[in-house]
Amino acid sequence: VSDLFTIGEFSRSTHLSVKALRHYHDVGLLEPAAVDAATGYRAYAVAQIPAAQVIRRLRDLDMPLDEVRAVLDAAAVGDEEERDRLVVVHLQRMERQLEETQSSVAALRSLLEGSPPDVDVEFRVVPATAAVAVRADVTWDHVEDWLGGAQATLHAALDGAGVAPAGPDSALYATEFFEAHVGEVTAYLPVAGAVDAGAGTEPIEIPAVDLAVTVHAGSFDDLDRTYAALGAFVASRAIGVPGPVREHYVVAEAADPADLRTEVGWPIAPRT
Amino acid sequence: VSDLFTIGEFSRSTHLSVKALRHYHDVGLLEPAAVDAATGYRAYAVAQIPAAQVIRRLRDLDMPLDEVRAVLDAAAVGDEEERDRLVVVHLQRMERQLEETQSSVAALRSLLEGSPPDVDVEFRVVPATAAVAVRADVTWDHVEDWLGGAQATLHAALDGAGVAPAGPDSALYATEFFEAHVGEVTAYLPVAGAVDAGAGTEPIEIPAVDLAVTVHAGSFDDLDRTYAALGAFVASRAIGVPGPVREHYVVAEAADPADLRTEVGWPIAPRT
DNA sequence: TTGCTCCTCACGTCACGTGAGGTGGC
DNA sequence: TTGCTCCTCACGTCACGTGAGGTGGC
Repeated sequence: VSDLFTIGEFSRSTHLSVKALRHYHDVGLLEPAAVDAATGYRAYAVAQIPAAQVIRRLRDLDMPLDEVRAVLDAAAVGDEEERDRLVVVHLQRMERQLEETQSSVAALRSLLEGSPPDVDVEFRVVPATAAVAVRADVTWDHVEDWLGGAQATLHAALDGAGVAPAGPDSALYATEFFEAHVGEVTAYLPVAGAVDAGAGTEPIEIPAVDLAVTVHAGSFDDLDRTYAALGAFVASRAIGVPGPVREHYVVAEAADPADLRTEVGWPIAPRT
Repeated sequence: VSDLFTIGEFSRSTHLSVKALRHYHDVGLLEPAAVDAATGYRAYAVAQIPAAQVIRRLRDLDMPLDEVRAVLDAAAVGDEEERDRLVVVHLQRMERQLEETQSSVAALRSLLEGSPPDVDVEFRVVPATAAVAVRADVTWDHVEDWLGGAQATLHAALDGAGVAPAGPDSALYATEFFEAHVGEVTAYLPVAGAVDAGAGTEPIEIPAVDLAVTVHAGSFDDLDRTYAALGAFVASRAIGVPGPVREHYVVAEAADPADLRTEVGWPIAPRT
């Protein structure tokens, strides 16, 4: 009466494929209880079944192997709190993905059904502005989170300095951010004069530019349609110049998302 | 006034990365309107924006590029019905994945919280049985669908032949099915004598075996726990023999999934 | 002795991302 | 002339799956 399985028996017992088991061995996620030195045959123990089952369920939930390893490690040292925390964090991530999926479905539907919105484009000559800013290299998938945090930081810093913002929440997006889906983003709040608010912020001057500006009405989910219209406008007139795109979050909170207003400003050559 | 974009402008206008646009060119999903013969520079047209937006949304929904291509092709020839059908099929697939995710979460929870169920294992000497069967090489992800169809086929065929089944819906799963996640599955219904029911079915004899049998109570979602217990039982006694695992769907429909009963039979050596 | 199970490479998959190294246009 | 944008390889990523070719155990 031994408690060892061949890899095939262990596969049938855990519903993990043999190839997957060998892979988990290779990467050190689930090491067989014994490996025959002569033949290389793997032997698994009954005691390894729970770990295998957890791995299978977490992989069903698309948790990366590195995180699965962290979960097993926490469980192995009896740290149930950490184990549960890691699982919950992953489930929350899935929850958010589900929300994004739902807004993608809605956006797809309006793409397939509706006609493109026509947009009014305004030319605007923008002077240099003093501002307090937070900036970082940000990836596409993390902008929303990052921007929320940066805006909170900016407001808290200005509050602390006793200064009122001289304009709406705004941000600059380097072209690289759109083209490589990772690049510099600058969240800023305009201020009346030079202010050093400290606390992770920096005083900067937002340079003067000429912009083609459109107001996007509604949720950020279909901001892409406004970008498309604005980009087409600029490209067709061949007036684009290098430089970051600006967004001004003119109406950033509303009970009905349809009431949100975002100005998108695309840098263009000065009109002569 | 041209309507052409550089790849960078098109990227900013559509929110597709430059790398992704080049990839879509390589695989023929979205060919630039023009490519400069001398420099290789790609030029995109305003008219390509809608296609790019659809691609982006479908990719957000994890639709494979081949299917995205099919959607665009249908749209290009004005076949809105086919286009919508492809989209709907994909959304239904996502819906099902969501359901599976939810049952994985539930299964994970009970894994992490509960103690493993202890199971009663029964030794059973099973004589050879006549049956009508449907069999095929089936992949792991498609078993449930396949089995449902096969069972419907079998019942319809027996009905047509005016024969009553002599036992519950059952199936044989080749070891390969578990170990490689693709392999032969045989759905069958026992019958009293040799019956040729035709209609895609075949008369077969299910061979005699000795089995270790456990009754799984509840949904199929955590059938893996019963497999684990049974596999451990067989492995610890070293009585396993090669051969397919059997499942008998004793109670296959119930208002409350907790009332479902599935026998799992694992081939073992005859007891002497 | 014959299959069956197991083994180790080596390479493929999918949809891009990551550099490296180099050229054209304003 | 200087950067900036664009180009093409070639390789990496992630979690395995797909063979090929070969060996051990009953």
